[in-house]
Amino acid sequence: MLTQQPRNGRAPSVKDVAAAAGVSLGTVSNVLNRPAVVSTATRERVERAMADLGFVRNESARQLRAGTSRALAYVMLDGGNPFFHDVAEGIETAAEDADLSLFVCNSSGRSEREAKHLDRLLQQRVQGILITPVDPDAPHLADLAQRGLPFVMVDRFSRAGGHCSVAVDDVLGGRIAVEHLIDRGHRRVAFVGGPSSIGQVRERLQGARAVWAEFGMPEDDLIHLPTEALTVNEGRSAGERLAGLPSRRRPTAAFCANDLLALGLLQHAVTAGLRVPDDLAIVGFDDIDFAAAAAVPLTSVRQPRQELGRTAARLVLDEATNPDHVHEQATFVPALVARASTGTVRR
Amino acid sequence: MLTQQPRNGRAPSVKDVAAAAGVSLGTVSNVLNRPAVVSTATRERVERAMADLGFVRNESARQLRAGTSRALAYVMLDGGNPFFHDVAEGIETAAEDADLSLFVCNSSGRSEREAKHLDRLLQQRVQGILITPVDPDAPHLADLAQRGLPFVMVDRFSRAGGHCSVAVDDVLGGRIAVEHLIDRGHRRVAFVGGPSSIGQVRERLQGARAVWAEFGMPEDDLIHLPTEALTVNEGRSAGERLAGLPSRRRPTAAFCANDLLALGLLQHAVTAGLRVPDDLAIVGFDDIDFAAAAAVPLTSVRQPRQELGRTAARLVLDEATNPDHVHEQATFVPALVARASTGTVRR
DNA sequence: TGGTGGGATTGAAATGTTTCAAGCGTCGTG
DNA sequence: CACGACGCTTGAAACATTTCAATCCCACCA
Repeated sequence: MLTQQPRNGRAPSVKDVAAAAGVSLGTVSNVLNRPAVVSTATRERVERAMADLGFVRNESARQLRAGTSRALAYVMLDGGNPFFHDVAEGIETAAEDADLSLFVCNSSGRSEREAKHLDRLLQQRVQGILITPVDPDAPHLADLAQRGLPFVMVDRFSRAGGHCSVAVDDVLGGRIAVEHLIDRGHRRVAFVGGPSSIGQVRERLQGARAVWAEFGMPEDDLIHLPTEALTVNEGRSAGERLAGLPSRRRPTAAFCANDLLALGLLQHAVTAGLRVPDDLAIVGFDDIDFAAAAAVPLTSVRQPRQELGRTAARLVLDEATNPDHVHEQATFVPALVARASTGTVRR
Repeated sequence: MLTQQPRNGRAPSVKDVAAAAGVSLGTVSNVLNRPAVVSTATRERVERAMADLGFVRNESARQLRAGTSRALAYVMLDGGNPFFHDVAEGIETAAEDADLSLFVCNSSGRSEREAKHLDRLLQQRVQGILITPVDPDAPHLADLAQRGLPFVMVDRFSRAGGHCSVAVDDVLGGRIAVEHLIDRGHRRVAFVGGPSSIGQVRERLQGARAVWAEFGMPEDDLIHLPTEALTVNEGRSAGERLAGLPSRRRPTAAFCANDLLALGLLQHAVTAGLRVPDDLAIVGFDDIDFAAAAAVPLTSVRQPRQELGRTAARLVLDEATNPDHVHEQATFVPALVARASTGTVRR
């Protein structure tokens, strides 16, 4: 490691390295950035000096000179939901391939935190921003676009269209979930999810209703149980409301707007002594790892989480580097993953 | 928002603002950093110019001048485990209070990724690093210490002691878990966890064995089912091995080294038709939210996750700012949270 | 009227890196 | 021997910000 410690408070700079190696500071820079142009002897001398001094490049100075950072950022909506972690991993692999760092931020669903993060990222001069926004129409997002900073919405569609976005077809997701339940013989189904200010929730419900109608089912037999958030707790409380319904109105299956709700609902059902899927079948959405890991493995509508992230990163990089970039709304097709929670056919 | 777009490729700088407001660049800097010394009229003029131009401070230049960044970093071990996310949240609240940003990195248990992250963070000149290391004795960690960069180990104890650390008493955690099972009448118990290269696993097992011996139980009746990792999958496979034991050797309860293992084991048990807790009681460790959310809510040994994070951040900040800082090994006391998975007393 | 105090503003220096035109030697060729 | 070419190294400029000593200007006072 470092043999010499110039701990005079200040970290060693190229200048120090240059002095130690007896060369000019331009040469040190060449060793770092264009090793081919410097002679072997000099290079080795400089490299030894760097090792001895424990030299570490100062990224701010590089960045200042370069005018831009070597980083992307992802602002996620809910760090507590593993879904977003998986998306982040997809982004990170793509960022790594492009030799960029990734700053991961978490807005925790709070708009002011989101704005704060964005502000910081702007100050850092990140090359591009990926975001799953609290509110796709928030003014601070429009700001980004106006600034010309490459950014893409992840898991949300833009209505304005001044940027790229990456998401799955949520209407279709709703359709396949409910079609699966109809297939399994269910004739009274609950849709659990809310608030409807969230675009996804609306679209998944819309898909559910569409396919319900297409199969000629009575509108009233698709019951919407609204929730205040997409959390396990809310899923549990939806379970209570569901159990409170008069038995002739009580659904035999529930389609939840995401897996956290589904897990909460599952827990309530088990606690209440209901058998899943016999008394109540459950379908979730996202297919997070915990869905497969549940005591009764959850049927879920799978989103290609990592793929979503990778594509988003690809798009933001294209926008950042390609002058002919055109905005793109990448849509993925969700797929049903059938597991035990909808395992049997009702007669 | 910004009325004027100087999109000549370059973001507006203090110099541009100064020109637009008809003042010197020193004055602009004063408006930003010491608003009190500049007259109201000038200040307003400058502020308007900033708004018009859409001026955003360049953090790299600030940082270059200041010599240090305004950020902390947390390198977590496994982003897929919600435990670490909760720790990160604790850190973030503390960082926010100190008006610092937090860079969250994920080593995913891979040492080379960890090293890469650390290298980047060094280049960024972060004020301090919090880390749950893959290997507490890795040379790149010793490097950090030697560089004098404030860092603290989170959820791990250092043996070397050249730095702070924050963790719970894992031996005690193992004790209370197993004591709880003994209380509930269990006389044959499995410890599920591994690899034993992980300090935590060793210590939790050690605590388990200690209390087992103190209660005068035969050593052979505490059965170690080793796993290759602390994951749901490994928990499932441990379940299979457990089911394969001859019935007179088969434990009536399992203490898992973390909640992911416990969830996997629970899933296997339910799938295999075992009743939890009657046929098999289960205790986890960490008390992540998904433990409480399981179909059979999991009894778990709670770590104060956010508190762990907050304390770690406090310590690293102290090391960064207080010249009289002395390294501290903060220890928290784990607590048993009893839920349904150990709910009944065996006779 | 000259001087003083002080509030407001200024200009230059400094931070660490990269880039690039220019310089320096040395070697080979004519 | 002169010249050009080539390989390597150099030094200065530029990036955006902050700080601080110096300056300016005005009002007030003697």
